[in-house]
Amino acid sequence: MEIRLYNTLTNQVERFEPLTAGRVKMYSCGPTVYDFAHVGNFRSFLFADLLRRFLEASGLDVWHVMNITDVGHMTDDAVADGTGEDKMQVAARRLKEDKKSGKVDEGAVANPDDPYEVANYFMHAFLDDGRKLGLKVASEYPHRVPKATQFIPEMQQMIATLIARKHAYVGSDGVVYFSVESFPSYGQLSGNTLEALRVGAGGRIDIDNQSCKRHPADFMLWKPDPKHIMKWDSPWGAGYPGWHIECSTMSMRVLETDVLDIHTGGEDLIFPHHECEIAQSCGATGNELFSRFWMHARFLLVEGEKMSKRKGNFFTVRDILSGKATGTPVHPAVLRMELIKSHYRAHSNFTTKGLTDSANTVRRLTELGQRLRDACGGVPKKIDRADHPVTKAFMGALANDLNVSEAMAVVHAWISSPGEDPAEAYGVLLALDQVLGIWEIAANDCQARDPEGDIAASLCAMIDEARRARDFSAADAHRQRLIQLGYEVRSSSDGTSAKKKLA
RNA sequence: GGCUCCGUAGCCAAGUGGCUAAGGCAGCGGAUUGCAAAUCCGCCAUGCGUGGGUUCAACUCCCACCGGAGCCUCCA
Repeated sequence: MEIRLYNTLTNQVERFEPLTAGRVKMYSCGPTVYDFAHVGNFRSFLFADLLRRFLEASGLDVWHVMNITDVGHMTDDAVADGTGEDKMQVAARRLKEDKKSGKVDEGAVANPDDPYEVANYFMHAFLDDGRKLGLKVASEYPHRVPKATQFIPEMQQMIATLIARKHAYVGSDGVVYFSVESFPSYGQLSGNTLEALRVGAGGRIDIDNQSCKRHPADFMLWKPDPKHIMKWDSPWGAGYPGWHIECSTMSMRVLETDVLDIHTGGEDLIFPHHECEIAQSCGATGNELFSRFWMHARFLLVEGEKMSKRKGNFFTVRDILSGKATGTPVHPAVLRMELIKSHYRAHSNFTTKGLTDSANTVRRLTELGQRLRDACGGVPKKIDRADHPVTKAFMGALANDLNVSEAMAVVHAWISSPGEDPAEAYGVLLALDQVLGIWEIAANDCQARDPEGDIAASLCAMIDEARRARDFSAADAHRQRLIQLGYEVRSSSDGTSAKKKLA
């Protein structure tokens, strides 16, 4: 099966073949751990996860690495080269507030002024969220989830190489800068030219900050700053690394290669972050390419509006799952479904309506799964993905630049008529779910997580009793009560059962 | 100002230079049910932002316009 993926580098869909046959080396820009991850973050992370799972289902051995940015970068790092406020200090302040308001447990971070503790706290929060949502790489911490603070010497080594190769210089302010003019193809990824970058930006470049640099687009590799909250010794003075260098360093180290197959991230990272990564990496290795494919997920909108930290209209994963955002607790499988079900290169609009739609799909899929599993005694038939008509159509759709809509159309059709043989159908479900990751996280805990299960069970018994006595108004009243409690109620010849709604 | 992208039924959302424009949700009709829910069957865009153009043929290509979004600035 030919896999075709859109490559930001060339602006077109291209045939994908890994550099080494059978093995894919893939790097995804991960979170900066100074706050809880929000649904927009996870749209991008789960896009990478879907891609990874699809490649695995295609028979490839995928090395998927996602970094944790735990260096205390500055809030204005990218444009102004290290002005603004330290992100870890911002986090510390917020943590203290959150502790007071009870949003964060009192004992969670003993000392909010210790940036390592803060980063560690939010990193584990991220990994927890990730595991709940079926983000496979989150279960591969630490070997596939490197932390920037653990690669400082390697970053310094790369900076020294860049200086030696004349790609970097120490500015008059003592800061080590990458010289974009030393790298003629700077701008290729984002469609920029050096001239446009110099002239453009609508006069938004801060003049004061530019005098020490050779070109306005030159970016920081190392900033000496003895007052910085997280700092390390270096040949250029005690300070901290630039924002971009960690990804160049860690991707090559952890993936054990200097040419990656795929590099993913959110669309906002195309410029400057990924542009800078390419320049640094190729500058240091001398290679033409840093990553062969660059893939970017478009932003998630919330009820039609862009979410941003500035606007404050963003929801963390925790807000959604706990029901704080929508008023109803949301099962992680539902949130996963909602975040993966639309094409990664289109804006996805996160809405409560979408969430209930997704809940429907998850319910149908898991109920079918439970039925099939019971019917075949939990022993699936082995399915040849390339051969079985359902999985073949599903994989074929995804092979076309991850056409998830078409793939889901296959899934919906199959749910309605899964075939005669439950063992085969269960095999199909497991094969599909290797990519979807829904059954995997919803199969067993839909009931277990219900704290009011006892009340629901007794109300169900009361309904059955009333129905037997043909007291239908009493039965209806009990049913209404269950619905108000957030249950879906069903009566059949086997009696009445109630399930907590998934969203 | 520069650079991208999008506009398909009430909503979400695929798709193709030419058979009857996927799928989901909602809605409607039916089976089922005490009534529901769930399930199953059936129906649901003569049209794909607007106006031109290319073509035997366009929703699909080109141009213009209108509307929307993103990046260039913390951000996935």
